[in-house]
Amino acid sequence: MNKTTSHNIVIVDDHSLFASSLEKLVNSFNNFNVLYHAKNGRDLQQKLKDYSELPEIILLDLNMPVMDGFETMEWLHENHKEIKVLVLTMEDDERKILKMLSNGAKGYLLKDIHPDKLNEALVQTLEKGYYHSEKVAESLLHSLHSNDTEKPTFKEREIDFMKLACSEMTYKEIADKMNLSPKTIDGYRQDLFNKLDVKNRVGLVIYALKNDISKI
Amino acid sequence: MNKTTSHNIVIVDDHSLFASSLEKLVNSFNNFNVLYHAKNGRDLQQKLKDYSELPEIILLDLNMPVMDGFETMEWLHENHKEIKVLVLTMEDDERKILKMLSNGAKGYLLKDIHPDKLNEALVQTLEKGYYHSEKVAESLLHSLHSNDTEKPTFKEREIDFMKLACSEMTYKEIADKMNLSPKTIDGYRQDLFNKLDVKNRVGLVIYALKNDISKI
DNA sequence: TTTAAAAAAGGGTTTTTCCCTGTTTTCTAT
DNA sequence: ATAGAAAACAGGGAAAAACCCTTTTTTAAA
Repeated sequence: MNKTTSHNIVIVDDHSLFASSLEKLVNSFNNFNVLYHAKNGRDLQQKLKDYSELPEIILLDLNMPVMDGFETMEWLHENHKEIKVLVLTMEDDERKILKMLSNGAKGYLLKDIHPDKLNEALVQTLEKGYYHSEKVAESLLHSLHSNDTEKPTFKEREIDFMKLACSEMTYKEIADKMNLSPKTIDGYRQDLFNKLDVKNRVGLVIYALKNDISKI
Repeated sequence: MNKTTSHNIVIVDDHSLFASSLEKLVNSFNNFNVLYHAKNGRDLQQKLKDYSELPEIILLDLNMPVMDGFETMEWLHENHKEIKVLVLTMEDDERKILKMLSNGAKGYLLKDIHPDKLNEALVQTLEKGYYHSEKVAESLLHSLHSNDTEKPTFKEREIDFMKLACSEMTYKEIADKMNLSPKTIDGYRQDLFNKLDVKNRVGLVIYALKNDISKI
C-alpha cells in the first residue's frame, strides 16, 4: 500500500470502540487511510480546522450527543461540499434515510452490512460520487407508494409523544414537556389511536414497546 | 506477536461490520487472536463444533436474531463452562446486566467504551477470571440495596388483575372477566398503586412488564 | 400568489380513571 | 363462637382520558 495514493477517511461516531475498530478495518482496505475520528459534529468541526489535510470521505453516524448526524450533515453541506459523506448508522428509518440523502449525503449504509460492502461503497463513492445499496433503493421506492398495510410511518413529534406516553405523565404534562398545547397532544393521540387501531393509552404503550419505539 | 502464546477470541454479533471491525482491533492487541465470528447463538453452536480449536474468551452481543445473547449464555454455561464469556452490548439495563452475570458471564462491557478498556478486560479475564467495570459494580450494589426495600408480595388475584391491566380492557371489562364487581377491581388497583408507588395505570403496566408479571 | 396539505389549538361531551371513605363477607386463630 | 384480619363490595366526587367536530396557523407546492 502506497501512502501517497491512499484516500483519506474520517469517522464520526460517539461509540469509540466501534470507531476504533472501524478504523482498523478501513485501514486494511486497499488505498484507504483513516485520518482520525471525531466523537460528534462539534468535535469534527474542530478537527477539520486543526488538521491540514481534509478527508475525501466522511463516515457519519446519526445518533450522537452534542451535535448529531443531521446537524453535522447540514453544516458539512454548507461548509465543505467537497467532502463526500456516507451515513453509517443502525437506524433504518425511512424518514431518516430520505432526510440525509436530501441533505446531500452520498450514501446510506447500515452498520450490519458486510465489510466488503463498505469497501465497495468507499470505492464507488470515489469513482461515481455516490453509493446506493439495494436497501436504500427499496426504501426510496417504498416511500413513493406506501399505501400498504405494513408498519405505519411516524412523524418525529409523534415518536417523541409515544415515548413520553410510555410513562406516568399525564397528557397535560407531556404537552408541557413538548411545548405544545394539550389540544395538540390530543390530536396526536387521536391520530395514533386510529393509525394503530388501539382503543386507549395502554394499547398505545404496548404498541410502542412491542415495536421498540420506547424501551423500559 | 507469537501465535503460540496468543489467546483465542470468538465474536458473536449479528452486526457483521462491527464484528469484522472489532476483529481487527482485537487482533491488534498483544497476544490476542480472533478465531472467527458468529452471527448468532445457533451459528456459534455450529462453529464450535466445526472448528477444532475452542476459544478462551467469547465476546457476546445480546440483541441478535434467531438465538439471542441470553439463550446463548445459558447454552454456553451448560455446555462450555470452560469458555469465559464477556458480554459486549449497547444495552445498559440493570436487569439485563444482572441476568447475564447470574447466568455465568465473566464481565459486561458497553460498546461505547474506549478500546483500551476492552484490552484491559480481555487481559484481566484471563488473569483473574473476570472483569467488572465501575458501572457493573454500581448496578450490583444498587440491586442489593433495592432488594430490601422492594419486592412486594402479590395475591393470586392481584397478579391476574395486573396481567389483564396490561391490555386495552377497561377496568369494567376486567371486572367482568374476573367475575368481580368493578369496585373490587378498583380496590385492587388502589392497593397496587400504593404498594408499587405508581401514579396511574401506565405505571402499573410498566411495573408488570419490567418484573415479568406480564409479557407482551 | 393562490391553493392545498399538515400541524397546532379550541370547545364541549362522555367515559374511564382515580381517590377517599365506608360496609359486608369470609377466613382464621384462639 | 368469636374477635381480628383480610378480602370483596360499594357510594360519591374530582380529575384525567377519550372522543368528536371545528378553526387557526404554518408550510410547502403549483
